[in-house]
Amino acid sequence: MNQKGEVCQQRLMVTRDTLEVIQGKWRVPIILALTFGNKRFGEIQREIVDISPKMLSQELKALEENKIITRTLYDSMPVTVEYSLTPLGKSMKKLLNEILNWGTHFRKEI
Amino acid sequence: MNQKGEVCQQRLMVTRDTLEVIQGKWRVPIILALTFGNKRFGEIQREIVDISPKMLSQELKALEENKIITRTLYDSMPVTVEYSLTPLGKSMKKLLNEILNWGTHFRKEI
DNA sequence: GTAAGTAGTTACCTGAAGGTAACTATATTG
DNA sequence: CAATATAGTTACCTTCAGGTAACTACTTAC
Repeated sequence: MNQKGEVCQQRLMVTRDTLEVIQGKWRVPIILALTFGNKRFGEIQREIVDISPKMLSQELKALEENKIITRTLYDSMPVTVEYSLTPLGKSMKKLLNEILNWGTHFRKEI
Repeated sequence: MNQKGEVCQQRLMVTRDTLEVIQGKWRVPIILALTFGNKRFGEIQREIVDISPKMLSQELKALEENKIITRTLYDSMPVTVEYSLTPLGKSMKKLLNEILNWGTHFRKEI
């Protein structure tokens, strides 16, 4: 395999890394919700109206495992849990902006 | 629902539009392959080594329906088919770059 | 003591995404 | 006339993402 081929394989792997993180119906919406400030479980659920608690819980766990968000438990009464973006999560801002930008452009063209 | 809520719903819809286009295992790789110039069916298949003809055919059709690529048939012997990016497809360049950028960043952090 | 708000979990089900292998059709080459 | 190259198609199968509905556990308010 020539040099160009290797570069292509590199690119394929890197794009797959990104896509694995943002893949699925709910991850980008969740990350987007947290770019406007830390939020509690119920707040996210109210903002993303048609997500079920099961999916929200599941996707929050996945994002936490990927070091995109942090879960903080507050020992208040009743117990509250706050989710926030890590620096890695915040580093997705430009990517999210491009997703929004292109989506807007796409709407206009179609 | 307040103004902020409406803006959020707007954002959700727009991100979904983008994600629907790039969703799946193969679309970004295919688009990426075509950013380096027009290519024939077999050329793409050789570049994206583990894609099957079924998946390539299916995803090319989907991308054509979304006006991201164009299919051109050349009546040479044997018949050849060339795929190329439309202006809309070319407009994804910044988005693709951010996918690559963030993927690279993610690799370093993890 | 029952309703409502906190943050989830569990079991079950369905449809779509993706994989495999074989096949089609046309033309050129040896 | 068999092999190879063009560009796909078809039938079948498996896995998993995502949906639904009900349930848990704790606390406060009425």
